[in-house]
Order: sequence, then structure tokens, then C-alpha cells
Amino acid sequence: MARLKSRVTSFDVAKLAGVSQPAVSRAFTPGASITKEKRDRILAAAKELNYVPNVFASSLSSKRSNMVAVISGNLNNPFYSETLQVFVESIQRTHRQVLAFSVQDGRDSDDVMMQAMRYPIDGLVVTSAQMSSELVKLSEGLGIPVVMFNRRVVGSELSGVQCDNFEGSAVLGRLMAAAGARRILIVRGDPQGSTSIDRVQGFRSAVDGVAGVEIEEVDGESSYSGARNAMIRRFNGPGPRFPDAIFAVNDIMAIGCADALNENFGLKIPDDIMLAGFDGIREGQRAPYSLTTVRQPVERMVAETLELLKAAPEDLKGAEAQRRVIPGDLIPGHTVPGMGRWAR
Amino acid sequence: MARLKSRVTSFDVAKLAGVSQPAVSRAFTPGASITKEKRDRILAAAKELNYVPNVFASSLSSKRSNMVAVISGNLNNPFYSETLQVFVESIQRTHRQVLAFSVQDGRDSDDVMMQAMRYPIDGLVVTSAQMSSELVKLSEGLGIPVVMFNRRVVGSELSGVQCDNFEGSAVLGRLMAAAGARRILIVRGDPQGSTSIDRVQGFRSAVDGVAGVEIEEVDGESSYSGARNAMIRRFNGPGPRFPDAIFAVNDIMAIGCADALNENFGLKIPDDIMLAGFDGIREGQRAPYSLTTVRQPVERMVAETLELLKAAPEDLKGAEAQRRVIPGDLIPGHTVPGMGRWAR
DNA sequence: CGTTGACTTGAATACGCATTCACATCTTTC
DNA sequence: GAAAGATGTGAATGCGTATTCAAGTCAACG
Repeated sequence: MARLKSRVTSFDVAKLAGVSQPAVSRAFTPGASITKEKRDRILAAAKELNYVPNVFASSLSSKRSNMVAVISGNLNNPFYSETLQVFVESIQRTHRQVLAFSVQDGRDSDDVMMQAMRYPIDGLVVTSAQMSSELVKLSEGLGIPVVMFNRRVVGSELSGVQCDNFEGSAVLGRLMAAAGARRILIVRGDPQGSTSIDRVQGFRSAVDGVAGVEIEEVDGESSYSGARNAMIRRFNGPGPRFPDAIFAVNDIMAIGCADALNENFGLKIPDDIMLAGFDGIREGQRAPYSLTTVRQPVERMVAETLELLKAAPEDLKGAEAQRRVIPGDLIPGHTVPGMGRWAR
Repeated sequence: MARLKSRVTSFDVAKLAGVSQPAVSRAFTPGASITKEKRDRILAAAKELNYVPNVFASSLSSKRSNMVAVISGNLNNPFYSETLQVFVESIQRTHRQVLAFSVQDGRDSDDVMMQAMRYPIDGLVVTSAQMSSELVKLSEGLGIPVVMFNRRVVGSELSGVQCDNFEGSAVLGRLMAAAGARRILIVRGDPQGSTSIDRVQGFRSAVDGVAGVEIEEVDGESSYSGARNAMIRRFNGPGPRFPDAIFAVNDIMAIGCADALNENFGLKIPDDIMLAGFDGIREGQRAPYSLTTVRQPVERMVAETLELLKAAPEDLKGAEAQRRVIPGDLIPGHTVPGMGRWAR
């Protein structure tokens, strides 16, 4: 806990420039009422003294803080690190700053969020994590707008933005069924997470009625190694019977499956077994995989999230929460056969 | 620019609990001098009113801010997003917060850093970006410790942590030469960046003396698509003569090269052409690539960076800057032949 | 029983800046 | 040329907390 050196203050600058302290404040405020000559003199003095306004002090008195907190879920999943990148760049573009937190999958996120709320932030984005009702109450009490990103919101207090996981997965289900999939393995992620749940249900809804379809589920732990190991565990030993098709509820697990099937069992995709994922991460789109998947339109989702954050704090209480469900984009890829007609 | 709602203050809590305001402050300060009974009463009142201490006000008066700013370079390179993740998790573990910035490759980073310095931060980590001498002076004036991550520091004012890029690349050069590489293509990154420069030099130093070696360099723009396109541009057209070996100065470019060579030219790695990268990103280690590379020990580098940040501000001026150069770890991979003996 | 010392406590103040408000200066307008 | 407006300026004050500091409480000790 470093003790901060006492900084040069606006008074010091004022003295050097021969003006009052408020003048210094105005010199640094665009559009403030001050003569150009005086502003220049002040800025010169400021440069000489290495003065920059202290954001903490300034937002204390102005009741304005251009900070947005972003709490990220499992950053080992490239989808979330790509998303964090988009958040950082988007927020920065609007001249605000990002206070970044990460919360391990399954770990208690309450204390991390509590930390975030001690800042007078303009808003809080929560990516794939739960939020206790205590915290919801706290955020309301503090007047901090909260938007859940990529997680279906339970209850009715919170706003949220998510991809249409159910329908996107249903599309994949129909495609796979049409391509002849009958023995299907679903690799699910966090059993508690709405994302995995919705995707599994959406997929099942599309294939359940198809004659001859059998479905099995395994846990891929939402990660590359989790899915890879699940494959190895499941198909090891003498003469396992492989499914026709695998649907992994996210791309990073699909990639884990692909690598295991190729490396450990010598299977070719999609000839021996077809595969689909969900998210549209960069890695899945590269040549060795060319994964058939549904892309979450991250840029748009982030933009809508920041839009919802603008909800004025005073509107928070009464106004009902906003939900935005955004359709995903099917990416044909090469891991489900017969997708040529989808290519542009 | 949302106007912050006026929050519940420590005075409100004090009144409800029937104590003075300083008592509330003490109740929230671990180890402060206050009876357990009174602290409990205060915490109960705080919970009832949804009170949490305001970090801005608190650090204004305590001259202590548990914030570290991290300015990330090109986040499209997985190495930097993996690094950012490690920073976030490490810093959070020490109960501090991360103020995250990103600066596009080549863009002016000065204004972003200026933004960061308006916060009373405990330290500033700059990942792969330049820092003007003006800013160095400013950071000294403000007493903010700065550590450059993964960039050789020019001049003598700044501390820095980096991998031994020269020697790591030299190791790769020796390996490739020993494996028979003679016609070698180097895919470089940012021509201004010390990282690319050092790696190119290190590699050349190892192969320059070898008889019959010819070296060509192309620009891969530090990115997947940059390297991929460079390959396509370079080898397109009738009867190009392919090199024996390609050294890309980072993994993401090596992956771009691998995909282009496979997809566009039907070349097999390492049979037709050998390949090496640098960084050790997750993606390069996966089965389809199994890239021969040098891994930057990110965890250790981050730990050392945070260590250097502890330099007390008052020591900043006089004390000479610290430099830590950390050796990389060779990862044998499968993209340079004859590496079996390196496997553990 | 009077003291010393270890803890608690609250009044007052500092932290660095933005904002209000009343006043001074400078432009317009008829 | 005087009145009305527009603009620039600084003294004073507020933002919400941590930190003095002097006064208060209590137990143990001789």
C-alpha cells in the first residue's frame, strides 16, 4: 500500500500563473468561461510544474466519474478475452476508463462486485456471473446501473444483453439433423450457467423430434482441456462407439474436442464425425478448424450493453429492466457436411 | 457523463448507529481501534442503508489508492490478452484494482497514458508501447512508478521487465540451422519495436556464420492476417521458390504462416518447410500446430513487474532504473525436425 | 486509593478540485 | 450616452472520507 506522494495542486499552478485556483480548474475544463490568454498562461504553468488534475478529487466534487467497471467471467475462454478487449476499446473511445475485474468460474463473485461498487462508477457490466439479490439491492441503493452480459437474467431487477442462445443452437441442431446426425453427443459447460442450459435446450428442441435420434451429454467444464479430457475419458478403452455428431456449447470446447478426436483417435472431421460449436471465436475460424458455429455479434452486444448503462440512476428504481436478445450469425464452416449452400 | 446520485455517507450511518463519523471510518478499517460491539452496530447500520465507503473520497484523504493502471499493446495478439489476464488476476489477488487501457499498435499512446496519470495510481505498467520523454518526466513529477513490460527500455530512466528475446531467438536459430535450414525467411513484426528487432538480431546472430545460409525478411505486421497475407503475397504466382525454414518473431504470426502454407500452398510442416515462433501462446501449443517456440514465462514476468512497481515513489528520482531480463523456455514442438531429444 | 498506561472516542481539520454566487469588466442596443 | 445584456473572475463553500489530537474510559498495578 504505497503512500502517494503529495502532488502538485491547482493552487500551486494558480500561484505560479498569478491567478486564482478556480481559474486553473476552468483552464482544464473544455468550454469553461475563461480567456484564451489566461488559459494558455495557466497551461504553461501546469506543464512547468508537471501538474495534471487529480481525477479522484475532481469527481468527488463534480459527482461525475467516467469509470465503468467490467467484471469478466472465465478469461481462459477466448470469447471472454475477446469480449473484454471490445469493452476496453469501446469504453475508451467514449473517453471513459475501465476498471477491470476477473472472477474465476464458480468462485464467489460477490466480494469482487462489492469492491467495484466502492467506486463511484458510472456503470457495472457483469459478464457471465451470478449476482446475489443482496448485491442487486446494493447496486440499486447506490444508484449504479448494472447490465448482465451474456447471461439470462433471473428475476426482474436487472438489465441484460445476450445472444439468442436457444434459437442459435436450434439452428445448429436442425443443420446437424439434416446432415444425418443421429447419435449425438452434447458437450455442455457450466451446469449452472444459463448460457449452457439455453444452448443445450435449444439444440435438443431441434433434434428431439427427429426419428432415431439418441442424445448423450457430457461435461466439458467450459474449457479446452475440460472438453479434450472428456473426449479421451469417454472414448478410451476397447472399441468405443463414436457418435455421428458432437455439439459443444462453446467454441473453445469444440476445439478441444476436435484436437482430441484427431490426435487421440485419428478421426477426421467432418468425414468421421461432425462438429459444431458456439461463439465464433477467432481461433475456431482458422483453417485447421473452420468450425461450423454461431457467432455472437460481440461488437453489437457491447454497444447495446453500453447503451443500457446510460439508464439514468434515478430511473433505476421504478423503470423495469431492459432485456436485449440479439440473434447470432450462423457461420457455415467446414465441420458439418453439406453447408455449401450457406456460403455467400 | 452521468451525474452521480448522491450516496449515503458515513455521516448517515453514524447518525443511525448513534456514533460519530470517524467511528464509521474505523469500523471499515481493519485493525482500527474500536470495540467489537460498536463496530458490529455500525456495520449493521451500514448494511441497512446500503452504505459502502467511497473509494475516491477515501483515497483523497488517505493519499492511498489501490489502483494499478495497465496499458496494453495490441490485444489482437493473444500473447497480450493472456498477459492482461495474468495482470488482472495477480493484481486482484493483492486486493488492488486494475485500470485497463488499450493502445492500438502504432497509435499515439501519450494521451492514453496521460489519462492514466490523472488517477492517483500506485503504478503504471506499459506493455509494448513507447513512452515519450515528456511523459517520463511527468510520471517522475507525479511520483508514479512506471514499469515497461516486454519492451527494451531506451535511455535510463525507466524500469523494465522483458524476456531475453535475443538469446531465445538465437537458440531457435541454432536449432533450425542444425536441422538443415539454409534458405531462411524471417517474418518480422513492428519494425520500430524492440521486441521484433531483438528477436531478428538474435536469430541472425546464430545463423549468420553458417555456410550457405541465405536470409530474407518480410513484414508480418505482428498479426495473424498480416503474416498470412505476407505469405500469400510472397509465394503467389508461378513457381515461387520456398525457403527451408521460416522464423516468425511471434507465435500468432507463425500460426498465420502455418495456415497459409497449408491451405494455400499445400505444404506440410515440418516436412516441406520448418517453422518456429516466439511467445508460447496457448493456441500455438495445440495439436494442429505444436509450434516450436520459446515461451515467455509470463507469470514470472508479471510477478517481477509488480515487484518493481513497489519502488517507493520517493526513491524514484535518484535510484537508477531496474532492468530484469528473464530467460525464455524452449518448447520443442513438432515444427522443427529432430527435436525429440529436447522432449522431457 | 491514586497512578500509570493502554484503549476508545469525537471535534476539528485536511485532502484537491468543481461549483456557486456576487461582483467587475466588456459589448451591444435604442 | 445610458441601460441592458454577455462574459470573466475570485472568495467561499461542498464533496465524503481518513487522520490528527486532546479528552475520556477502564483495568491493572504499586
